[in-house]
Amino acid sequence: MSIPSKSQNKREALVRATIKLVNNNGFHAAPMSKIAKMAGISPGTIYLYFENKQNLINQVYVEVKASFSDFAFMDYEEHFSVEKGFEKIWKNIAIFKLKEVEEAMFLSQCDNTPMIDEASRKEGLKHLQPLLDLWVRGQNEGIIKQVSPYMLYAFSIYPISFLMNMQQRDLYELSSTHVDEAYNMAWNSIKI
Amino acid sequence: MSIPSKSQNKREALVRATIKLVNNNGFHAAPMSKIAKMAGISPGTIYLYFENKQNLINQVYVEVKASFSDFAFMDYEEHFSVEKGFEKIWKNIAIFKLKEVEEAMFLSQCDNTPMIDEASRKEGLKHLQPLLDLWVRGQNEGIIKQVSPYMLYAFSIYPISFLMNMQQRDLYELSSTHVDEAYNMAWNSIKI
DNA sequence: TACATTAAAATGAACGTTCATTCATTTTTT
DNA sequence: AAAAAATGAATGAACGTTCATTTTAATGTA
Repeated sequence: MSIPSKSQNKREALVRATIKLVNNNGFHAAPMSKIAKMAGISPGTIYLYFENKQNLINQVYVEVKASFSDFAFMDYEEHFSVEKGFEKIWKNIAIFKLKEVEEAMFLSQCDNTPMIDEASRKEGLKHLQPLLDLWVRGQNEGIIKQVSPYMLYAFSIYPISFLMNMQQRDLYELSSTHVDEAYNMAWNSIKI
Repeated sequence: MSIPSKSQNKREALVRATIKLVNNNGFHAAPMSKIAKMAGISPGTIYLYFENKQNLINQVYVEVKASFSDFAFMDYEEHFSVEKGFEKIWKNIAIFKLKEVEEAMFLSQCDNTPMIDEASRKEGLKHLQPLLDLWVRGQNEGIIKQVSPYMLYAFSIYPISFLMNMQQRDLYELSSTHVDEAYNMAWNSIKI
């Protein structure tokens, strides 16, 4: 187990502060001075770790997306059956979106805003490949509908984001029963 | 047919300019001066129509949401069967999101950002009532799954937003065949 | 060990710019 | 000639970013 360097701590504090401030106030109301204050460092220090504000946001986006993907494929193995594999990934994503609310909300905001470079977006998308592979396998086995992966994603994964948003606005309470309900709807919408 | 007053024209021009600029650059890069220039009026004039920037954004949001809802229920009548009624509403929404891209993108950005007041959000949600009523009717008739309307929305309507986003980023081309495919998946996910 | 020297990291006041908003004045409409 | 609508330069606050200076860590010396 390695002791993180002070620099790592500062960078991490910056990333956390950025996520929190952008979540609460939006990009336009997350000034560098506030980010620095929340991270417990001086404004000037930000520029030792990031080129500028745009670069800070992009990097935070890519890192959060990576941590999301890591979570999504936790305990998933490619030799799983298509159905079991999908269930594992889907539920991982659901847990992430409902438990790691800060990170998930940040992603949802970034994914719907022009504030992220197209390059960083592409970068963030790469890690989802295993899910696409699983779907192709399912299609070859005649288990998964013969439609574009965008369609499969739209109807099975993307809905989780909506439920998270509603839960976050206290409009809807997602019990574990509801999560199972939602999983069944997701699987039902992509299986043949 | 009434001739719109000049004031109406100016207000409309402001609304259009706000939508376009927020879409292209995000809220943080849509300064009042640019909005005014794009609308062809002077910066000071904005304040004859809107209290301040926050108020401008909120009002534009509520108006676009209203225009979205009007579109959604176009040619829909409450005496339709549940299935026909849902198809009409769903396809209206799909047409809106794929054709009125500017407005749809603006909504998608607003719905995922803290830049909109909770009050304006509530206001914007009100107009969707007929769809909720239709779902309740469908549930009473044993046609629609006995789950929360949030769940039904998440799995049948919300996916359209994702497809619009992908289409907008030139990652996915939604032909009319794909729209029918998507409709079938939507109906399939909420029907019993 | 204790001190000296150098290098690296961090600071925060200062800078130039941009922004939302105002209001004395001008233009347009009644 | 009065009222209403529109203007746009001016204002002050806030922002992102810089850099001369200070603080902290690392290395060398005896």
